[in-house]
Amino acid sequence: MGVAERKEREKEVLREQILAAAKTLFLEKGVEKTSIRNIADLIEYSPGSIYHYFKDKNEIFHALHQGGFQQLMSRMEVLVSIPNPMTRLKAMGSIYVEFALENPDMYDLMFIKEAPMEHVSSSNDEQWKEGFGTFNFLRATIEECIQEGYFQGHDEEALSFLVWSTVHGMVSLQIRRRCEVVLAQRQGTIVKDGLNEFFSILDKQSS
Amino acid sequence: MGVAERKEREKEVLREQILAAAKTLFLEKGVEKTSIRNIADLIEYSPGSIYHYFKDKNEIFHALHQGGFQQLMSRMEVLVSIPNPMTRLKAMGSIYVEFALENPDMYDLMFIKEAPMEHVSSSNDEQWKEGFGTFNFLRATIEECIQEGYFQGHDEEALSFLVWSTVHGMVSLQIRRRCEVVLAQRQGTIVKDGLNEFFSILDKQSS
DNA sequence: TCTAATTTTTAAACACTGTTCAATTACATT
DNA sequence: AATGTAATTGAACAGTGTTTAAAAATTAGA
Repeated sequence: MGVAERKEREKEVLREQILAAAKTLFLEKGVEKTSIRNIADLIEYSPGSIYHYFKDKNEIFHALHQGGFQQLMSRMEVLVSIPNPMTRLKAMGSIYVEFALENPDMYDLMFIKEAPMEHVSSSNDEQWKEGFGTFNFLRATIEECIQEGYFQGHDEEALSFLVWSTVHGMVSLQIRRRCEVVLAQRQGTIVKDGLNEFFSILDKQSS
Repeated sequence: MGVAERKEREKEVLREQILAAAKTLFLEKGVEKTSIRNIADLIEYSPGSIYHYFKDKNEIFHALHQGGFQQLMSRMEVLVSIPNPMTRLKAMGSIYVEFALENPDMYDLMFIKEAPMEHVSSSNDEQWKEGFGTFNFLRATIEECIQEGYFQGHDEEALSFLVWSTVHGMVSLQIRRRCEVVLAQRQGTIVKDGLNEFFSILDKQSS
């Protein structure tokens, strides 16, 4: 009897519907300003129903959070074809910034928003394979750079954190609109310009 | 008749009380989770009263926001005694990171939290003297660095943004706890280690 | 096929939230 | 002391996340 399986599948469909509606609204109005009732309205179910598919609003947030990492990770896949680690590192930076600026709200969700991270550290490690994996890919690339003579005397782990921080810093200042007051005139290009300055500094790290 | 003056002064006192209570609660539970009723309870006034001193919750946020910039700015004052611009730039980074890690919630309020920035760009520019001033101090320092032969071929403005982004990136990843999953073992030192890697890279920028 | 058990869905309720506003209270001036 | 003004209040409004008892729909067994 495939009844249980079919019901399971139907349940999954509604779960996905909730997730899709939540994503639409989260990206449109922000997590905080999206209510369970808003989500329920969009999928034409009662607010209470949602609590049969997700423990609470945070669980919805986390499900989307995870999806974001998968997206970013898949964008990174093209990098494996770049043999030179320094070229790869810079391409990685470009992809990261591109992803962030094209999906600012998803990026916000993933790296900026205040989120109950205690759930994270205690829960299933597999959930974090993606986030963990992306950072480890950066570490591996930088490790390769060091082996090829770049970044002499640097600590691979701390340097990886620094590189991540640099791109994260630029896009998060942009996304949370901290450049507007201080860099009004070149608002549109400042992140790309900053990234190029970064590349220029990286290029000097061989000697 | 100093009556009007006294009343003005008394009004100011209550305004400060509201601000102090709001700061306590904002830093304790976060802006979002602090209600007007919470603030009113703490100062033993009715919720409605607060709306005679502040237009809305955002105006309270902004008042504190401004105070934070003054704090940071005053910490930066010791830097004027450092003649070498590169030494000064690094000291600036240290002070910035120190301020952020010692006052994570205030830093969050100033540079990370989602805040209605439209109020900002339209409102009195004087309010932003501090934030603007701090960034301009960074720009002036980097300008000096360039004049002394560092950062050859770099654009002063974009480079300033990059430097700001780098320190902001590190502290904001730490404050919003994005290091925990990925850098669990050296949680406590990673920002300082990252900053040192940054300094080490800056030192290579003279040639 | 009819009934019993189970799952899914709902609407109402609870305790909150930011904000507004008419009514009350407190107070300074005439 | 009466008047006018400013400060304060508490109730009300429309919204929030979440819980829960009841209703509806669906499945399984006889």
